[in-house]
Amino acid sequence: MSPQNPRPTESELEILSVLWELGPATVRQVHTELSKQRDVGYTTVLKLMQIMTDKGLLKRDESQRSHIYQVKQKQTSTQRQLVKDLMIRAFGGSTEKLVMQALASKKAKPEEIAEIRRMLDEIDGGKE
Amino acid sequence: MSPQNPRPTESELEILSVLWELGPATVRQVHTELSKQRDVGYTTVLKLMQIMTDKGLLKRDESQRSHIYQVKQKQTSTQRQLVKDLMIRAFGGSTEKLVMQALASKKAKPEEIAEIRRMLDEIDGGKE
DNA sequence: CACAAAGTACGAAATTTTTCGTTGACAACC
DNA sequence: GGTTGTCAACGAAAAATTTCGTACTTTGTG
Repeated sequence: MSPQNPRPTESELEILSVLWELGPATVRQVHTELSKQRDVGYTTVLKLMQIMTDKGLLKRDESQRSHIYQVKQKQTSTQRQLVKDLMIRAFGGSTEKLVMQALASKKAKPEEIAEIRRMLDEIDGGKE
Repeated sequence: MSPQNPRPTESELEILSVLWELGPATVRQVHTELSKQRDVGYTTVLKLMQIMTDKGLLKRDESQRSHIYQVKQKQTSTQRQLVKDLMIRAFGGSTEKLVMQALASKKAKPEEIAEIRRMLDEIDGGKE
């Protein structure tokens, strides 16, 4: 019921990721998926998802016996918030510096690079 | 004494940021700087910096009465690690998606955009 | 030599986050 | 209708992180 969009914790983000991948899902499904990545108990996931619902990160459809959960915020909105946050906390708010390190930290594929160029063009009209 | 480069916690990153700004500094200096941002006790900062030293995030020169602390890893290396981490945890490892949201979350200045273009050229030789 | 000022060390409380055991409800199956 | 399986709820333990009080040391000053 919280009105804010609090930054998800580490574990919460893990669950958000799974839900981004699966779409609306039951605790069972999320647990199954998460179990592929690491050892975690079913009730642990359940509890987390309940907490996230209280915090307003997820919403829950209780009409079925097994409740269906889905993320409340748009994926991009959460991602944007996280990036912005890191930008401020670790890069003094500089977009450039963050992008530089992003590009340096993992080789991007040519298509990705092209796509990024396209986006830059969109931002400043590609004019020099 | 840990050989790894563990991801800094929230508070630790706060202190790293200050040290990146100040360069090698005493606890007093860091505390003074941090106090401008939020309310925090002197011994809290001291303890944190001691812990960070144990973890290998900082190194300490004890030759003076007030010890001088400095970051042990290069700033860019830590930043790169943090970005990579976020990329994996929130963007499924996609550089492109992360960069997209970075660019979308804060308007970059034209010079910055130009600089990013330059970096892209460097990566793929600018050829298409 | 007191005494005050400024520092470090360190234990432990407080807080936040993560984990899971247990209980009770409901359903499916024989 | 008893037994078994699945689920939500919930409290509380466990772990990780943050905070700070207190004690002790060193340094400077009268």
